Parts: sequence; structure tokens; C-alpha cells
Amino acid sequence: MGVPRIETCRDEVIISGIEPFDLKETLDSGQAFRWNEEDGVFTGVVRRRIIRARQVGDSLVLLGPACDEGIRLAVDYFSLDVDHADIERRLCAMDPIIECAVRSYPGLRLLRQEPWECLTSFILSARNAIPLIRRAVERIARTYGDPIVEEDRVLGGAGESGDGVRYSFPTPGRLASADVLDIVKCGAGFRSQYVKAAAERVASGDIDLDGLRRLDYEDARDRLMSLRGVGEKVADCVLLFSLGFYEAFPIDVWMTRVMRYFYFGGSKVSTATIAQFAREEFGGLAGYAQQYLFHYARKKLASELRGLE
DNA sequence: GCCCAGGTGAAGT
DNA sequence: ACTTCACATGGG
Repeated sequence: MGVPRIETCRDEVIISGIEPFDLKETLDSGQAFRWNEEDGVFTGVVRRRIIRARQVGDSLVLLGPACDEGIRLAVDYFSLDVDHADIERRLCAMDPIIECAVRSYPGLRLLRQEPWECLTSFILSARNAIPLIRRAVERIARTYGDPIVEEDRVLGGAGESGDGVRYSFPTPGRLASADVLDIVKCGAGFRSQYVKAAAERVASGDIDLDGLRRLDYEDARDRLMSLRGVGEKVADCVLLFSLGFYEAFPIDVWMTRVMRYFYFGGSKVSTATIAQFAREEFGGLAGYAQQYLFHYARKKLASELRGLE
């Protein structure tokens, strides 16, 4: 594959040469929780910046005035530097089931999210529903984060009356000094204490999230699991969605259902058995396999899988 | 009212 | 090691 080609015209930046790429499915695949869609335009907050984007053909179009830093941010966030065609090819060669999932959603990417926001989001995800997770993350940002004033937004919002203001996700330090009861008010429920405790550990430097990249998968995972509210599944989500550990294979209720259905003849299996199978079947691409199977399960198999229990 | 939602920790076999 | 249960909150 070639390097992504970047072309600036007026108030748009067109990034091409990135196929396969599917913006909609990627942002709707349960990785990130701060994106909204309106008329094909997706708006989200990434590391203190607002990104507005839409897909035209195989290209990603960024809306707003061109800015090198913003372009670099988007390329990194959407992993546009990854040879995704090669990844899909290798997955399809593994077995006909994963091939089917990949062919159903070509261009489904793994994002590179900001680790602290990713960790908090998935602590909030435990025994929770996606719309409620989204709302809690947004309320936490609105309560503790900073309003983002972007040239981008000023230019695009000629008749804007203040409602569309977005907020950055708060730093660990800011959440470490929060009152737990105020975090509860954001809708975080029993997970509020976990969020605050994690913020304290990260803010103090006891846990260095970016530093985890230098550890091997097992050690990084153990380190994350020393946080209360972070078990195997949440740890794997953070490793996969923000730290580039593509061998991580988060197993939740959906993955349990779809793996049983496809690979274990519908019989009951433990997460340990599923995890071991995934390692052997998908190896270093287990995380990608997980994302295709998870998305396929939720979008195409929901009714069939619910009845299995 | 009741059940479930991208689980985890603690206590019990 | 494996099983059971509580945990806040809100939507179907």
C-alpha cells in the first residue's frame, strides 16, 4: 500500500489512498464513545481537538480549515498508516468464518485512542449499556473537562447558539481531585470509585499508561489489572484500542456468544478456553479478529445469538 | 415490577 | 480453579 495522500482544498482536507476504510462502521463498532453522526458527518473529540469528518468513496474528508497538527492527529487516530489491506488478507486466509466477518465489514479499523480516556471509558463499560456509557463519558467531560474553542468550530458554526460546545476529556489529575458523589451524578454508578482510584494511580505516576507500550503483552495486562474495576476484559480493551497490542482479545458477552456459535458448536465454554483458542487461531491479529467478530455478532447475529444462553 | 446491559471483586464451594 | 452474588442506573 502507498502512503496516505493528502490534498487540501478550501476548508476540507481529503485523505485518499487508504482503502479499505469504513468510517461509519469503525465509529459504530463499540471502540469509542464520543462520536455523533448527522447527515453523514461525524463529529468527535480527540485529545483536546474536535474532529469533523465524512467519507467520500474510499477517501476520508476532514471538515474545517487545514492544519498540519489536525491532519497528523486524524491519521494517527484512525490508524491510516497501517497496511489494513494486508491485515484483512491475512485474516481471510485463517479460516472461512473470520473471512466472512471481514468481507462483511471491509475497512473496519482499530482506532488509536488516548489511553486514559480509553481506560476510563471501559471501566464505565462494566455491566453497562453502550448508550449509558456514552452519556456518562460525555457528562464527565462536560463536568470536569475544558470547553474546546476551535477555529474549526467558529468557522463552521455561523448561526451557532452555544449548544454544540464540546469538552475535552478531563486529565487524571482533574478526576483524582473530584468528589466521588459528583462522578456518581454523571451516571457512573458503582464504577465511580474505580474511576477516581484509577485517576489517582495514574496522576501520581504509579501507573504510566504510555509506558505500558514498552512492556510485553502479559506484563502490561497485569499492570492494568492491578487497578480496581479493571479485569481481563477491560484491560484487553485498553491494550487493543489505545496501546497497539493487537494480540489482545477482549471477551465480553457478545464475544462469548459468537465464539460459542461459530467455533464451539454452541456448547458452553469458559472465557479461558475461548482465549486460548483465539491465541492459537488468530495469533498476533487476535485483536482485529475480535473486532470483526464482535461487530458481526452485534449487527447481523443479534437475534440468533440471544436465544442461545 | 422485572430483566438486562461490551464485568469485576469478594466470598463461597 | 470454578460458581455465585452484589454492584448503580436506565431503557425495553
